[in-house]
Amino acid sequence: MDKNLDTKYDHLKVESGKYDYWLKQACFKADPTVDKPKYSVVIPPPNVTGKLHLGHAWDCALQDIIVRMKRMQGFDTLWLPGMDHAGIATQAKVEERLRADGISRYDLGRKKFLEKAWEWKEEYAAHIKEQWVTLGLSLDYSKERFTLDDGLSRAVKKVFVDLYNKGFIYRGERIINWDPAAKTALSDIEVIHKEIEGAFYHFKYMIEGTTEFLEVATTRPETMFGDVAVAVHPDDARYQHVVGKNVLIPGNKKAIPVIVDAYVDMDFGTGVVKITPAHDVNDFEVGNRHDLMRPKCMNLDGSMNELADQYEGLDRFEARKQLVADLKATGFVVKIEKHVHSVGHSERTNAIVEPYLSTQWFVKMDALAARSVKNQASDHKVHFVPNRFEHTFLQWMENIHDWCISRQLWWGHQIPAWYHQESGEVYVGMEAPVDKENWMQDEDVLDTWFSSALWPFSTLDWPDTESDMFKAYFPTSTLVTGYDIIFFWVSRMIFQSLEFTNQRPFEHVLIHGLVRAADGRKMSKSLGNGVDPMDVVKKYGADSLRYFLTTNSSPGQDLRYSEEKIESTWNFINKIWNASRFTIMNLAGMTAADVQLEGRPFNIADKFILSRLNETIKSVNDHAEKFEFGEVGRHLYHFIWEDFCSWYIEMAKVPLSGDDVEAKITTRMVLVHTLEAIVKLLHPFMPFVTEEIYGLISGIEDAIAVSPWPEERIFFQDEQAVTHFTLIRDLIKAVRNMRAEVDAPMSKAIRIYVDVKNAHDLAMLKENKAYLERFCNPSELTLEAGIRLTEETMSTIVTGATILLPMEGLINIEAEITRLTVEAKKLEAEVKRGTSKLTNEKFVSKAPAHLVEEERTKLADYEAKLAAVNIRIEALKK
RNA sequence: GGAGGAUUAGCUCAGCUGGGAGAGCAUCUGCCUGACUUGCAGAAGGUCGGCGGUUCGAGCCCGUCAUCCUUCACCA
Repeated sequence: MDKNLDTKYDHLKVESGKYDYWLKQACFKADPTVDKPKYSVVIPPPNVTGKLHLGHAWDCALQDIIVRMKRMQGFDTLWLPGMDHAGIATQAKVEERLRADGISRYDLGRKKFLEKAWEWKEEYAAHIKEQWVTLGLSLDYSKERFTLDDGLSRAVKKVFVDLYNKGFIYRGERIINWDPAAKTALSDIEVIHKEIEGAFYHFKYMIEGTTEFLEVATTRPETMFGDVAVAVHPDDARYQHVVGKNVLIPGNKKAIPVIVDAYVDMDFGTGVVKITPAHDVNDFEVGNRHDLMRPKCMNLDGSMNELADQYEGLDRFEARKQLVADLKATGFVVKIEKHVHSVGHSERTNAIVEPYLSTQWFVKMDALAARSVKNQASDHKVHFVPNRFEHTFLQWMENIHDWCISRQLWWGHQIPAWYHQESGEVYVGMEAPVDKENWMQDEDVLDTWFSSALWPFSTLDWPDTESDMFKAYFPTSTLVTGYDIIFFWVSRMIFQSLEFTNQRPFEHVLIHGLVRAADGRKMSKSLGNGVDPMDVVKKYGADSLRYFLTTNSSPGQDLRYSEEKIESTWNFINKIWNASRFTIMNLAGMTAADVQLEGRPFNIADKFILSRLNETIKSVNDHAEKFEFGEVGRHLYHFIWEDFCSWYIEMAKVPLSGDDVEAKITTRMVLVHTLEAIVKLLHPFMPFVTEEIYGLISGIEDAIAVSPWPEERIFFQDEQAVTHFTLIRDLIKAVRNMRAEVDAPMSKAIRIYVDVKNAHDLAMLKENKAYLERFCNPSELTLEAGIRLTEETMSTIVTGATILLPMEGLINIEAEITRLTVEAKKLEAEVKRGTSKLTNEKFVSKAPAHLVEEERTKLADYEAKLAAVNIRIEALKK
């Protein structure tokens, strides 16, 4: 294999072919029967309606990080792929496509239409799978499921039948949210409330047989054709005299009674409310209390029906317009006020939702919700990350309404209920009743979320709880999803799982935010500000995109898309690429498999990088365990760019270009060992480039995707190692700084004297003189104790040493004095701060001892630095 | 009205259980130093939204106010 890397990282080249390689090696295959600890994640099944957006990419990248890490850490890891049939959404798309050919679903009929829908599903599922591949997701395709496949359909039926038999599912006539565009019922959370400027129409409802009237205000005048009463508060003195009389609906002059009900708010509007039980939730309840009729005045498509007389057939909003105009003309309008109120819109079709009386199937929620709430107080609670979303969940569960689950669609799970043609008797069961002739199955399908609520166990062979899959992987370990579907999905999985498996569906649920556009607005089709993840991948690679998505926000917060940050991630990868290039160029054929670090004669840089590597592995593990991937990324970034590239690699050049063969071998080993650990630690974030590099350095055939995770390991005993390295590093930095001040480039050799007070440090420095010579490039380097400051020297103090550079007229004395005076002031402030802290009896007695000690060291250091600066000022003044 | 979040460098954001504020980008000054100019070495830039409190010590904990955002409920 050609081991010379290009000077530049080419993401297109690096990412091509890797995925096939992983599949061929079966890297992502989970095996329920293997004897390893289990880790399982089910993908939130994307809708088969379109392409994945950046939000999906984020969600999936997080999961892939978790799953790849666990896999490397020795777990038998399952990441189960699948998709959601997405009832309304998909049906709407398919209908739209048909409409383009001038066909309606009714032209085709149910069976043909479903064939078209399945065609659509196959087409879009293929798109989505391509995108999964492009993103590098380590999914086990042998376990892939679809919400409408046979197994899941059986699970759905069983859940429906069982809930029905337990009395948790009922059918009834209620006010539901009706979407007149999709012509189906919706659940409460599928309705989006938007503030809209409408009007408050005040009408005269004439008191029958008199010239008096009651003033009744409404925002939906067209519903007056469904009025059955007018209500006032029982204690409202203004209206006692009309209670029991009739008033006339202004639109059709029908007489309806004036009733009393405490629901009416005396202080709102006129204190008189028209009661329209078929078109309003509250009115429905009032109607029940007073045993009123419930006439509907609208058709399913939102047009007016025969009750609306001359307005029949008009759309509800057109009817409203004409009705108001007519009543205005005939003097029945008192006034029309502007009124901002929130109006429900269908999540899918954006049509204004009509509260509408309809017979539907419901899940009775109180007991199921109570169980979920109770479970959160147990040892088997679902751990929300971040924790605050648990409150969101609990609050919703505590205030929940019954869930309307029937939808007047064709694409979905048909409700397993049959009605007897003659008796009207209802049968609910897994199979149709035997004498099929006389029974008709319910035409409706179930809410999509009814099936996705079962996803964590229905995909694992439930109800077969003895299957290997179910036993090995349920409950799942972690679910990753956005906060926008906690109600739709997370909470429903929790209560269904508790009810049907007696277990939580997942131990952790990691909640992330939304991807926003660069300007902070939501990405949306209507704004046209969406970013296609595939475009980003083309330009910067999946690795860059993934790292950006997963390390640039904290849990639960939104993420603003930033091309600059993706670019800087690309630069980071290019940096890693080049560090690898350097390493490989200097290995002389060595691979990670040849490394034997025990007992090697490490130099100070080796000890430094190995110590830092251990620290880095530890913090990566700690933060990853808490799903703090932003922190993981930051630790890795700093370790790689600063510690490894800027310091270790630079210092490694000393032994690599020297004559000591053993030292060279040690450096090569540490280089390749550290690089190997780096690519492993990064692999979950950027699987492609790390696989490429690993292939070049590992010396073994296996993929990095299934290689073991780096371990924390100490190869030497030297507690002073990092301190000593730091001293050398600080000396180098200080020399560079002083050179910068006198405008002396690195190439220009100057004399440097280093005065070290501590004999042990002096010996150490002498031992490592080669580094100082290489990085400081002095014409003369003297390491001694007790060098004198003179007027010709410029000095600085780092902790443990004083550096003197003879300047010989290189500096502007006036400017230098000014600069030093500023520095002296800063140091004085530090000394003052430290002194006051240490003379504070309470600090000394109450603060932890090590902090007090640190404070003392710092103070001594500042005092020494201040003294040196003052000496320099005096010297320069002469 | 309820609940939650945000307010930190010019911009976008980190900051884990309270112990001298960080990154990326942008800006300025130097550099082709033997992997990387998509780079190297530096610099500048912050009353951590305001005011109180707790503490030896507060960006972090408590209270309060302000501004912005999200969400639920109500809206005849």
